[in-house]
Amino acid sequence: MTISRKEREHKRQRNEILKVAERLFARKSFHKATMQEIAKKSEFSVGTIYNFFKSKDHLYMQVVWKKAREIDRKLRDAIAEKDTIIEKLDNFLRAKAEFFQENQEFIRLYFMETQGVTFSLKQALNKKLYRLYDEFLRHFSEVLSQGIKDHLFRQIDPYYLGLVLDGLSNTFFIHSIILKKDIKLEEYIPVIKEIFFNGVMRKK
Amino acid sequence: MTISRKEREHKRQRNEILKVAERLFARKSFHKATMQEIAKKSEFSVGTIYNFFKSKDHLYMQVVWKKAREIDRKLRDAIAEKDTIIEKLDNFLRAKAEFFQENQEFIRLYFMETQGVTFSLKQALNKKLYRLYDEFLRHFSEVLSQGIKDHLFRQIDPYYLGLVLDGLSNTFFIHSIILKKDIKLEEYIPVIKEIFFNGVMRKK
Amino acid sequence: MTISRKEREHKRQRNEILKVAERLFARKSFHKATMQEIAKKSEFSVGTIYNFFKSKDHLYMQVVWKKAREIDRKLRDAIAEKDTIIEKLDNFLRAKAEFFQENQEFIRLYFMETQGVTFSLKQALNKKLYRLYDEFLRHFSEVLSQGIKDHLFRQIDPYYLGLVLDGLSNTFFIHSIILKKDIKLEEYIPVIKEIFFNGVMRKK
Amino acid sequence: MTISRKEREHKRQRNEILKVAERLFARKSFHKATMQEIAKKSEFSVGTIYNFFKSKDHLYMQVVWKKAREIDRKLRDAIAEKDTIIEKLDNFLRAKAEFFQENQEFIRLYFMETQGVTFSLKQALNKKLYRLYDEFLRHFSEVLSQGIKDHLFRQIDPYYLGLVLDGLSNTFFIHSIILKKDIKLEEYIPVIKEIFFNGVMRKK
DNA sequence: CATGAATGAGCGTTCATTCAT
DNA sequence: CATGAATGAACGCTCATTCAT
Repeated sequence: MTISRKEREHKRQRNEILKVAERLFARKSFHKATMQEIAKKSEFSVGTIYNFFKSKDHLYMQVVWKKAREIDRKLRDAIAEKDTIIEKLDNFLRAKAEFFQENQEFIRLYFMETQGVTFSLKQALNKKLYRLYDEFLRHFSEVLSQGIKDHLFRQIDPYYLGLVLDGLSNTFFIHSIILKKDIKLEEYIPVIKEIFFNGVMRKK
Repeated sequence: MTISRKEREHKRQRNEILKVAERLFARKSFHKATMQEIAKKSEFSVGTIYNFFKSKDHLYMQVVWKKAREIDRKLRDAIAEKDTIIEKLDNFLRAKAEFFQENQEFIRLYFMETQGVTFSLKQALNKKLYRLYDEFLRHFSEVLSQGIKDHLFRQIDPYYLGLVLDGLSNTFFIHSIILKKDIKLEEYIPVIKEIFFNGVMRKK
Repeated sequence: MTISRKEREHKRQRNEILKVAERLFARKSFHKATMQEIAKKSEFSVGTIYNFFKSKDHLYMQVVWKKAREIDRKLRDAIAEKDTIIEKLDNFLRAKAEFFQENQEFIRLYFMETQGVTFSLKQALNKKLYRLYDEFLRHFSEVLSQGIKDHLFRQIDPYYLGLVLDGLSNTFFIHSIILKKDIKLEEYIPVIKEIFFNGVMRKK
Repeated sequence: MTISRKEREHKRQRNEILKVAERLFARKSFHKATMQEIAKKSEFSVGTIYNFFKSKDHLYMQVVWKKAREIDRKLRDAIAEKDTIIEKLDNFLRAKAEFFQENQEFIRLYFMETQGVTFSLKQALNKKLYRLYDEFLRHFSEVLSQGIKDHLFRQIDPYYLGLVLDGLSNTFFIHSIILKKDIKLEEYIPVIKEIFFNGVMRKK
């Protein structure tokens, strides 16, 4: 129990550092954020941060990894929460838009500023991230398979279906973020859904 | 004529530097690539590089700007080359796949751990690049408008049609690059087209 | 108390750096003295020096400022120490000669190829230093005013009296330093005093 | 004759470079003025400047040396021009004030900015300059000796008389320049003369 | 364990000087 | 001789990391 309290405290501190680091990386980019500043802003000493994370690169990785698991969790929950395919997809889009909306700074960091982390570490992170993403897509495709079985969707590799819906939504949401506008859910989601479901061809 | 020879030589050298810088930035990231190394690898002195580009940042920007204009040119040409909408879109996808294929290192630099971010959108933080991309999309949407007028496509904002096709193709191509596979044109392009044109819904 | 020890240590180190910097600036000139060399000679790392002084320019300024306050203090004390005007001026000249004697390297740095430039005037480009010098002259002129009130001196702007005595002594002391001779107090001071008090005209 | 024309042309160009260099050194300090800029402003190529002066240090030396000879000439002429001692001294002060007035930028350079020239070169320059100055003082002291012989001045080493008058005038003129005021001849010269001639003591 | 002063490798950049044309 | 592009040594400075306290 004492250990458990210690552990809880340890985790709390670790998260505090990650939170500050995320904000600083996002605002100033990986290279312009210094360990000194992260230390000062998080009210720990540099040495203490090095007890939690063995290098600046590792700290960065953990920031990204934490966010990646967060969105993974959110999207899986969004899908699980609903019963019908259509509702699941709706909820997926809503949850994703919400995450992008709330994490604009991070998204910008993640998509734009990964320059500067040691290459091999980045690859390791990528592999891990890629595996997480791939697993999500596999999970997603199982859900979508059901749509095929139900004769809702046409015979298309369900992995691709997931990739497409994810890619389409990224396209619109990131477009928003770059324009520094709020994500207009009510405008984008119907377009995404319409195109995803019906394509662009005119039905004869 | 003498001036012209000088100018040509100047341009050749500038391109040589850009080529080396692109490779090093892509392989080692912006911050880990040093001016000294770029100088050594391009067989110029540091001072000479500073005669061509006034800072490391400017060199980086020029690397990106050159690539951006290159793909912009390629895609516009691909669209112009053909007569019918369908052929234009086919050609657009082919040209884009080709560019991604030939510039995997460069693409990886920008999309590293990102799935499906529009190439030029990523650059858009830089206004100049964003303008280029936006202009391309506007040009693209004019072409696509024709498809709407011709009753080929349904009534959808043609700017969105462009965004969607661009985003969809990015999704697949980058997915390939991250998997370090060759882009399987014959596999991806039909899927992209099918989904783009017909959506995923089963026709009743 | 602990803080006090820390602070004392801090001050000691700061002074050590200033001492080394002064010597190197004087011997090699500002631009030829490098931070690396100052670091090596003072047995600190470059980084540590930058913890004490935020740039090479600031370090230089502090070197000069320290010396300026030192001579200001010495001269004021020399004046305060004695009671009569004549003794005050005597003591002023003695203290100044002493300072120039002990700081030949430093003085040479500033007066190198200049004859007779008022020490503090030279610094005056820097407003802070000029203010210090001006305040000293004002203080000096108050003392000298007394000599006028006492009918010891003629009616001459006492600020000018101070300027003149300072300038005259600089002229002789720097002349010595440039000749790399010791300042011959016993030879110069009587001349300075005689000329200052009586001028050069023969009394009729 | 052809050689002579060539030589004249050569001298003219050399002076042109010296003029530009003087201005730039004075305005930007020795280290901030670049050979490139001196070349551009003087409308010669860098290479050509190196044909005239073998290094930046040498160019600087020549700038100073030229000015030194100029004031030496002016002061000697000012003294020679008049017949009586008093008029000679008057004229000396007037000429010197004029030179300081017209060369404020240079004076500032010379008295403040000699930091940065290679030490040994500076010493060589100093020796040469010192010799010039010493010779001037010897010449001056011969003139002043006459004043002693004529029972105008008291028995004071005439070399010191020269040193004092020069030092006194420097003190006032440089004080003006640092205050960035015009030299107030009508105010300063009477003070200098009065103090020089009569000292500060009240005659009983 | 926590601290944060100290470290110093390594960066971007400048500019006096050279030398092929 | 004149030119000015090319050179590269050397600088000031930063900041991730270490380690004595």
